[in-house]
Amino acid sequence: MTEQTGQDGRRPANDGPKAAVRNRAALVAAAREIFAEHGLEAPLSAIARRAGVGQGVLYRHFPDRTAAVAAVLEENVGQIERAAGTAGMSFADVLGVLTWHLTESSAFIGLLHTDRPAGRADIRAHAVGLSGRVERALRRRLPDGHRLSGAQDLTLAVAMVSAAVTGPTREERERRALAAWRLLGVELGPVRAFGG
Amino acid sequence: MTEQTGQDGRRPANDGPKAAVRNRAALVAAAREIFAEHGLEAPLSAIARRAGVGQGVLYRHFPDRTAAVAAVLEENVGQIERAAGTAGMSFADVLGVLTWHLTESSAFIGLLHTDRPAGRADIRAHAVGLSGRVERALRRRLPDGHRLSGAQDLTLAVAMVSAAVTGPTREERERRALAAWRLLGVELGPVRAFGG
Amino acid sequence: MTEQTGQDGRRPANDGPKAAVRNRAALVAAAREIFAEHGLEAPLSAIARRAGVGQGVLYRHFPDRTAAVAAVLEENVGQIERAAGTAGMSFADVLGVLTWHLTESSAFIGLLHTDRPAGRADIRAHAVGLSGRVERALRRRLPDGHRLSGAQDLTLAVAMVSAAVTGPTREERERRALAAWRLLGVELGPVRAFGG
Amino acid sequence: MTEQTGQDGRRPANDGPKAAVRNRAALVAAAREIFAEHGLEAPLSAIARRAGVGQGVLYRHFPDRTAAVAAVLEENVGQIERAAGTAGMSFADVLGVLTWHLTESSAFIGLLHTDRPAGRADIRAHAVGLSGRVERALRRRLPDGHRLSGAQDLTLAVAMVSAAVTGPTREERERRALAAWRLLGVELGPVRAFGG
DNA sequence: AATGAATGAGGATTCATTCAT
DNA sequence: GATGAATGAATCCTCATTCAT
Repeated sequence: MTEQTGQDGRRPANDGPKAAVRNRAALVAAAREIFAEHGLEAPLSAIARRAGVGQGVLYRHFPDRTAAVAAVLEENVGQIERAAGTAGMSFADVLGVLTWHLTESSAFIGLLHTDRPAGRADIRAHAVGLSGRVERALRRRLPDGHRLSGAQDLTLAVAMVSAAVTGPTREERERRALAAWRLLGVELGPVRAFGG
Repeated sequence: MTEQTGQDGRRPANDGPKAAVRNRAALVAAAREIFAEHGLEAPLSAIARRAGVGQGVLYRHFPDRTAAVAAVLEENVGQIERAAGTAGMSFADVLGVLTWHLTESSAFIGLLHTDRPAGRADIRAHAVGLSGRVERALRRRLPDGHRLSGAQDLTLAVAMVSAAVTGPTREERERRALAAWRLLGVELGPVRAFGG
Repeated sequence: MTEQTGQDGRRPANDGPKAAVRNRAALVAAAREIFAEHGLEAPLSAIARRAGVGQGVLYRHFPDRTAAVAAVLEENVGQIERAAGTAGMSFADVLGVLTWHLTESSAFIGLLHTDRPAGRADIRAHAVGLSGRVERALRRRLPDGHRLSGAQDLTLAVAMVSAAVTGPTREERERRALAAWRLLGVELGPVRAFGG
Repeated sequence: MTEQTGQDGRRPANDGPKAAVRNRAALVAAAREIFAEHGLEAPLSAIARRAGVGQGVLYRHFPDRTAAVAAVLEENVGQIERAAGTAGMSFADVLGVLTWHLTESSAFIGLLHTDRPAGRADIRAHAVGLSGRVERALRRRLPDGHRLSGAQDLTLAVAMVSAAVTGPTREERERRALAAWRLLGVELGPVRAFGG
């Protein structure tokens, strides 16, 4: 049992419940950065530190690593789904949004590397679900008879491109992503984020 | 896997240099299995245990994780180079050897995922070199004017296929590899190991 | 992954395998003391510290708390069993040995408080087994027709006495143990340890 | 358990002092359950949660763990005292009330295990006082010349019985309590709660 | 007077690496 | 040359306690 007390009685400001929303946002942003920089196995404490909060806050918002990863990916997948649901978006445009996320976050890339033997089963399970959502979003805009129309081809293609998206800078990663889609015979729309 | 642990309490005979060779082979084999099963971040102690040797032996042969990883990958790359150097091997045949390694070992897959932000810098550096050797081996057999003739296209294609090679069983992984090459417009030779 | 290195390169003496036996003994002794002083929920790190070894050594010898507790209790129960198996020991004598352990170690007292709602299930399971061994050892020397002959009476009586054995000093605890046995109508032999 | 959590998002009405009384009762009831289920070391947050109040309320009413424990035990001891003070109650009847509490709450059992080396000193101190009150209540009804008339015998006997009261169900615990009193040569009155 | 978020120390556990034998 | 025990830093996670709202 712990029974600790601050050694000097002083304690950082407690901004009350208002801070909860701010903290959650800070944690997701920090998680995105940390996962991008150090991979999905990065110490969770690093996320709390970067977000400027205590360890406990991290655990309050995300009971385990999976939850933190899920929160980050949820945002990405949500954007793609919204893009696919927006009038006037072509297949190429949606791919552009997807590609933007690929180039922006290695955590998102990891998502497509599902059922790799190593890795946490719970994260993989989550990823399978997200991967399915991405696939369905893309298929909504896929022209009939496209060369990626086959049952698994769409998911496969995304996974393949994701592997191509490496490199130290965003620019390099985007360049490779374009090259990869080209090898698959796909012409991309503008590579950009979508919505908030 | 060797059986040199004393079957009674006595410490195993010190077989001298002979044992060293045997141990190294056992360690590489064990490392290949462990890395394949649990990823490149698996505990090194697991490798020593599976090889049936003490921890110290592991460190004698491989001063750090990078060295162990390198030893495993060296064998894979070596096979591909030998295949490419063998008379009568077509581009498709060499790709078949490469693909065999992709489907057999997730560690080898990791090799192609170089310069990902996350991951150990030393391993990545090594991997870049190996990746280059794979690229050169393939290019020796690449027909002029092939659609993958572009400067980076070959390496890119291999990386892309590697991402497709997931799945719980060898069969599933091979199936996906074939599908991935097909999406790239490449017809494969037989998928098989080459030499010893 | 850890990758730590001593910050000054210096590292305490490594006495080699010889130390393993010594360390295990030190750990069991330390565990006995710590458990006696602070209860079965005491920090395991305290045990390692008192034994003068690193945390890792503790975990090498005892993979979890249960194992550490079991090692301590095993010694106590073993002594009682040996006493019961020794020619010339009366029931009262064996009870004397049992009582010695009760007065010596509150951890041993805890053993008899099995299936309390709170508490670790694994420790309780172990304790049930040990409790049975104590019961069988006592019964070997129990005269026919003794007032504790009933099926559960022996175990019950031991548990009851164990609860009486409280107090800040050994002397006080022994005094109460004697009083408790007297309330149960049992006359004790000498209270003493038995063997090593 | 109370239901004062707002059923919509709004914060619960501030009922003023009225709520304070209700909350205190809910907290004591929750504490009794939690302590019974998970022992005296259970997380305090579990008590607040079960009571349906915030953590802060818990600390307003009980500044520390000891206070919460004390509040629970106070009720138990109070009942026994009231039973002992009620006309027409025999010694056996009072023992029946005591035994009811023993079988109902492992926290109450802990009370009798005073001055065990382990455990929080402050809780033990409190328990000593409560234990004395139980002893005095019993002694009021103790017939002259009873076999438990000795100075410490009464307290000792209660402690001894408390240790016997284990088992997964109330029925089992009551069965063992009866057996324990029988070993002490005491015939019990009805086992039941007394008053509110 | 209540809520419940935040802090942060403490305890459990895992491994990379060293080194006496 | 091999063994395998020991070290100890790092990470995960839990809770007691405070306090803005």
